[in-house]
Amino acid sequence: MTTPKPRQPVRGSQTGRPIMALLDLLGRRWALRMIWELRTDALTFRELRERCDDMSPTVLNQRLRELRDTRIIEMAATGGYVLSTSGQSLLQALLPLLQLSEEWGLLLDEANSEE
Amino acid sequence: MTTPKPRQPVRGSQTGRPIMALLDLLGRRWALRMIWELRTDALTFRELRERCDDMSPTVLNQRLRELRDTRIIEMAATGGYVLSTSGQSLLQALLPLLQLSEEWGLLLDEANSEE
DNA sequence: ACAATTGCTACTATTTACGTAGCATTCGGA
DNA sequence: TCCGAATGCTACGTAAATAGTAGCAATTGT
Repeated sequence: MTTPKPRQPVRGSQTGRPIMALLDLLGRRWALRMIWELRTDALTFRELRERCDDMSPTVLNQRLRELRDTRIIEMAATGGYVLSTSGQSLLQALLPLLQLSEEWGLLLDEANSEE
Repeated sequence: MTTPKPRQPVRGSQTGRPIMALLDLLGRRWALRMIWELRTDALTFRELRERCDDMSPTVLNQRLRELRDTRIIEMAATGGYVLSTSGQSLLQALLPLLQLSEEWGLLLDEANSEE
């Protein structure tokens, strides 16, 4: 599977619009979760794998390659993977999701108790 | 594949934390894109399918079920699928991604021209 | 009544992800 | 300097998710 990048057609869109590349990139299994787990610390390959519920190393490596190719993550000088500057911006853009997920959880609880 | 919901273990996480359910839900193929395409108008099954690059109706239907189960989308009284109130909140939370994707695109252009 | 459109399912093929095992390299002591 | 442990990562067979084409039953419009 090729790494989705801006200015290029990606899975599901031929336009080359950056948002489409980003949605393809983030829509792949574990991608969002990996960014999430890297939000605080640098993590080694194996640490990251553990935090992501012992995900398959095959996929981990593939996602790492994609996220490095697109400069979302990078290797820290001190070892381990970290969010790059872009990755941190991306994380910031995703932070509202945390708040929202809590509200969404409450809403679904209500909905279920009415059924 | 079962619909990921808060308070329940989901693919890749046993904790039941809402954010994990949300990441699982949004990490499935086409989910983000569908929300994106529904950001303005109500779309019928077939319209939505066309906008999502003629995605497979099998998967479209599965995603629709998941997103309805979790109250992200709903059927409009006038016909067609629309974002629910929760879905609109979710969209709001995702909007920064549009801005960010453009900057990210520029950054990658630079990076590539240096290689 | 009829043609077109709708939402959706059946079915098979292909792609993607999983999971275990293990290899080569680096690191940290003794 | 030697050894054991940890690291990043690949191989490979299996399982699961997605794609793609076809088409059916129900609704809509004429």
